[in-house]
Amino acid sequence: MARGKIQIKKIENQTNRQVTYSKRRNGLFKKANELSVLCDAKVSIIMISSTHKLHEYITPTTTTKQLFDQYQKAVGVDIWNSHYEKMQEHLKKLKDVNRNLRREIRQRIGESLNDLGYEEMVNLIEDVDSSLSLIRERKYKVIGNQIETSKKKVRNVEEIHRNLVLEFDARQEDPHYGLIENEGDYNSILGFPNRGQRIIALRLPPGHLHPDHHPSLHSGGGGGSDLTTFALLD
Amino acid sequence: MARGKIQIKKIENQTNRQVTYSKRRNGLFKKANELSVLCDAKVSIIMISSTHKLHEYITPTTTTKQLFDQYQKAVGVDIWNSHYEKMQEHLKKLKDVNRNLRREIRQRIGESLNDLGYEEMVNLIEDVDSSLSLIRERKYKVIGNQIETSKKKVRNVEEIHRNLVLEFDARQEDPHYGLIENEGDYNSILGFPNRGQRIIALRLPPGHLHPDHHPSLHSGGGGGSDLTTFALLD
DNA sequence: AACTATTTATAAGA
DNA sequence: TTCTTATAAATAGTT
Repeated sequence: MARGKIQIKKIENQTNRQVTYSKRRNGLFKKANELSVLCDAKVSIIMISSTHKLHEYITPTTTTKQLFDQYQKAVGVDIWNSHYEKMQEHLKKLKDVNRNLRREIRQRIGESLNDLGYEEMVNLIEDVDSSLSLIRERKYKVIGNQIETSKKKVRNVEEIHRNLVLEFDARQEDPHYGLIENEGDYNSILGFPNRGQRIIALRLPPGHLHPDHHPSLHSGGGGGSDLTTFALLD
Repeated sequence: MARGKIQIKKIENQTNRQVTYSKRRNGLFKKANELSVLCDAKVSIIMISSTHKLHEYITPTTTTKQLFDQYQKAVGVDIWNSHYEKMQEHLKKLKDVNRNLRREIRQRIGESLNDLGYEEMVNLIEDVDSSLSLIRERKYKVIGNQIETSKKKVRNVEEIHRNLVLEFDARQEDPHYGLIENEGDYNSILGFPNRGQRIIALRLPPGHLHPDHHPSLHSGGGGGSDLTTFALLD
């Protein structure tokens, strides 16, 4: 365009090409900016040179990302689809699995039985029934464990009680029996660190400590209420 | 740039702006293309006019997507991220739902009961138990329906049988009774189209047609085996 | 959409 | 790279 016309074809001279790239890039960006301002348009230019350098122009009032989002909306999603394909597949699979799980549950809770044949229904009943047995078994095991634990606690408390009675008797015979340094601290004798809670527990009337007694397992209260009765132990 | 210099500021005249946009857009795209060819560069231009029309130029040897991928790599900003984000969120939610569903099923079939408290277990048992009742109820209903259907079929067959007997008796008295054109075609008398299957069914010994008898509903065979016994009816 | 006077861009040289 | 400048190209205003 100056000092002689040129053919529009690749400039073979590397340096020359580089220079022209630089000059024309500036020209292009300038024009783009003018267009932006004059016509109130949004323009994004991205260029990568033959030496793989990247340059971009973007209308000052927007961002490349914004503009590209708009481009995407206008042109359609197909362009990025390849990016999403795997994800979409995964999504679809998950949805399928989900639907099946839901169906299974629905059938197990007695809904959506219409699409079940008689045989399938019989199988489902067998299935749910055996599941119920399993859970019941489990419940009994849990109850058993809780009773076991409670019994242990009771035995422990009884042991403590017995020791205290012995201690008390011994004291009545010899008021100085067993008293080394910590007068009156029965807990230390029993190997327990001294904590108020334990003393209170020891003052419970004997009836509460009977081996056959254990807290109601069916009590609807908050978790662990049966354990607080035996705060003495871990 | 011709017939007078202009200020680079928004053209207020709507028509004028539109015209300038069109002219300069062409100019920009032409320059971009020249740059592409001369310098062996890749160029992408996206523009959105003030009237929200979109135009783009892309170097012929590439695609907008390719160029944007390169841009993304170079700039480090993941333009696609925002698009993935929603999907990923969705995916995560689905996975969560899925996990919960699986857990529910596992508990309902008696697995994974360790993380259930006693109360929860009692509730689960109640739940599964009532579900089981529901399904059983449903089963009985289905059985009832099947019995009902079977009875109807039996009654139908008995009716046919009775008619045949009457027919037979009438024939014995008057060999030409009821015979119009189709000699020996009892089915047509009964209003049935003539199909071999029906005749075979009629030949079953009376015992098989007794009202109290119905096919075993607990037979383990393929579906509908109880129906084939009564192929006579729909 | 065409024209054209004028401005702007830029190729080649420094 | 930047500056210079002759010249090509773009385009504002007009038709």
